[in-house]
Amino acid sequence: MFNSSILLKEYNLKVTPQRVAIVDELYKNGHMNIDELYQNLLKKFPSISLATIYKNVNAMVEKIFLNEVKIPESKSVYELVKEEHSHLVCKSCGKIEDINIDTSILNSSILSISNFKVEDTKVVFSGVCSNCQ
Amino acid sequence: MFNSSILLKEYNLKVTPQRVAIVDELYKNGHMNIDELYQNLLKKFPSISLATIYKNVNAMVEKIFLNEVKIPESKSVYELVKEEHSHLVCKSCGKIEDINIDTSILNSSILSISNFKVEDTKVVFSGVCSNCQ
DNA sequence: CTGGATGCAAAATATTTGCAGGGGC
DNA sequence: GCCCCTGCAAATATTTTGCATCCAG
Repeated sequence: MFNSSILLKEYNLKVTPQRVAIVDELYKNGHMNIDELYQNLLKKFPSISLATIYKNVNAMVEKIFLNEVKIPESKSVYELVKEEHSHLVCKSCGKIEDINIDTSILNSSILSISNFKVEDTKVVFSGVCSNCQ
Repeated sequence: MFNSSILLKEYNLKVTPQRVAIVDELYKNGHMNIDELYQNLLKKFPSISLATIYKNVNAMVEKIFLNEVKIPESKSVYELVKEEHSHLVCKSCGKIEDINIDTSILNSSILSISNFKVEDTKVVFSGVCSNCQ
């Protein structure tokens, strides 16, 4: 079972209702941008401030507990950190899906060209999802 | 030989000294963010406006003649459009390099999982460049 | 000559910060 | 009770827009 309070504690963040709601929203929706988070939290906390969203999201990103995903031609979205994975972005409906593929096969191609030491690999595929086809 | 005026004409953009300079800077430096472009152009055009940079970069991106590259934990950079390629970002010195690797080998992995139709693939590797190692 | 480009200023957006009060632990 | 968190307001940063003038074609 997913428990956002425990998660927050593990990362040394005080458990507040606003933080729990942020984590729960992200758990439920997978990926959200700042404004989607704000709009959704407004329903539960009519007086929540955008500054609170920013402060918390930034704090969680710093604790490496949220991950920012930069989307081509669109706003960044945030997700809970899980195993490394890639993203599929549908150009038609905008939906973002996670996909687990092995990107390390690319590393050998890099080594054959450059002496660069790869630490992280971010892959975003844009195209058309099955629903929209 | 590289000729920025011809390039601009091909994309139906009037050839102005500011535009030529933007294209020349990007050709020379490979990747630049908005502020680097502005600072460099100020040397040639002390009264150039940031608005001019934005208007032109946006126009060139729309004509698909510049490409915006979103860099993890950093600002977007722009580059002249060339064959599809990936990017290496050095976490130490910040340098960004192009690298030509075949990313289509990933597509078969996607097909085996999802029915998503891939149209574009953006890959950014972060790590340590050979100089910084 | 004409329409689009430039530079400036202002507006619109996006993000961060300071601070007083409130609440988690 | 202490200190961090919240919400508000203000400050900053980023990007866009309107407009008068200028210049490429």
